[in-house]
Formats: sequence, C-alpha cells, structure tokens
Amino acid sequence: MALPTLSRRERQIMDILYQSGRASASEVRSAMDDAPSYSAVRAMLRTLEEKGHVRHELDGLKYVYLPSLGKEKAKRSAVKHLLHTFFGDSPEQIVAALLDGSARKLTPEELTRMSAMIERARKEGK
Amino acid sequence: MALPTLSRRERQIMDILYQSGRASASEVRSAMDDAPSYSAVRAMLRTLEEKGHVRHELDGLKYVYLPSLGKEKAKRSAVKHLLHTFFGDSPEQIVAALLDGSARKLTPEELTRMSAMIERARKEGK
DNA sequence: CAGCACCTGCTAGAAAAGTAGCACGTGTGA
DNA sequence: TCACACGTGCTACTTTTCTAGCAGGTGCTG
Repeated sequence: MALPTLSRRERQIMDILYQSGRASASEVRSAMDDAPSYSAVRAMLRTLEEKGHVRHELDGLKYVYLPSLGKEKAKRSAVKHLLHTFFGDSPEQIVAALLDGSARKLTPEELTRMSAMIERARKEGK
Repeated sequence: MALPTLSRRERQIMDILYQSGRASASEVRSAMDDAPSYSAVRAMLRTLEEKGHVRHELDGLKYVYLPSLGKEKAKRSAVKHLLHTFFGDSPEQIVAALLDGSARKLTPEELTRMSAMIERARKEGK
C-alpha cells in the first residue's frame, strides 16, 4: 500500500473526512474535540493533499476537502485491518462482537435484515 | 478516553501486540515489514509502557510485552470506531461489507454459524 | 468606503517521534 | 576461559509533526 504513513493528527482528520464525506477546514476543525488552531488544521490538510490522501474542490470561494481514495476502498481496507488485528481474520467473530452489545443495542429489524443478507449470500455462494 | 494519542509507529506496534497477544521486542520487530532498528523498537516499547498502553513481564531473562488494556475492551473500542467512521453507526452495513467479499470469501459453514448467532440474538432480544 | 468576517498562502519555531549507537550484563559452547 | 549471541538501559541526534502567526484577498453591510 502506498498510504500507510499517517500521523496521529492526520489520521484523525482522515477519519472525519471519511465520516462526513467532504468538509471544509473549519468543519473539520469543529469535528475534532481536541482541536488545535484553525491554521494548524489547514496546514495538515495541505500536507495530506501533498501526500495524496486528500484532494480539494472549490465550493464558491472556499475549499472543500475530500478523501482521494474512494470510501469503498477505504472501508474494505479498514475492515480487513480490523479483522486481522483483533479477530484473527475470522469474520464471524466480528459479527459476534457486533451482536454482544459492545457497540449498541440492535433492533429486531436490523437483526432481521442481517439474517436476510446472510441467507442471500449463502444461496449465491453455493 | 485516556489513550488516543498513539503515533504511527506506536499504533503499528500496538496492532502487532493485540494480534499476537504478547511478544518480545525482537518478535515485534520481525512482525513489522518496514522495521526500523532493534533499538528503535525497544525505545518505542518503553515509551508505550510509560504511557501506559503496554506492560511487560519477565520471561526467563527477556522481556515480553503485552497490551495493558484487555483485548476485549480494545476490540470493542476498535469496532465502535470503525462503525462510526465508515458505517454511520450502522452495524448491518459492516455485515454487508463482510459479506461482499471485500475481505475474503466466507465458507457456507461460517455463514451458517453467523445466521445462528443472529437468530439467537433475536430470540433473546425480544 | 471603512470595518468586519472569512477565506487563502506562507513562514518559522517548539515539541514529539523515530532512529542509531554505546556500554554493560548474562548465559553457552568451543 | 573467552568469544559470541542476545538481552537491557541509556543518551544523543535527525526528521516529522504540530502549531501559531502574519500578510493578503473577497464580499458584505452600515
């Protein structure tokens, strides 16, 4: 991979960007709960752009930043990493973790939909 | 949270430690594919210990390091973070990602077990 | 048009991360 | 017993991160 070298702050910013899809410097800043100065945020955004993690578009007069790697790819890679680091590459263990209330309570509807997805996967797979 | 401040290398080391459970400095080092010097690894392990992320035990003559936060807790927090960053806090979307082959192909057995888990959760929940 | 609110580009400095290297200690086997 | 492999503690140095601040542009409003 070409992009594993993020510093703490950079990672923090990337997370915000992935979460919101696109954001201006000041939006990024307000999404951080231990935010540094506005200048600092801008500087890091610029650095990230140099490194190729981020690109910006002109929205009226201001810059709006977005991850240059598609969200889908980033997702996959994040899931993969999580899988490998904490779950011994066993997907079912993630599901177990999801279910056991660690994150939040799931509604019956959600459970039903999950079931359906898995059923579908099973049918297709065989 | 008290421990969000990991640098790039530190995070890398923590991941290895979580993945393997416990490891000596040289083991950590060989698990890194862009490993720095042995000294460097040791220094970072020491830093991590100072910060409280890691502790060490004496195994014969050498040190063996292990994460000080239980794996379970770390897992939960990692899942939660992933959920929030990439999946809009929607657990079913993670399942979807798991299913769509992004990580690896699931076996029918795994799918069956997942189904069973979800069924069980549904029964308990209601 | 003066003042204000916001934005950008740039520079510079402090703080932290990342790294290598030495000095020393302890078993092991030729 | 003396080299050797391997471990530790510590220090010092380089590079990157992280940060603030200034100068300047644009539009709005009284």
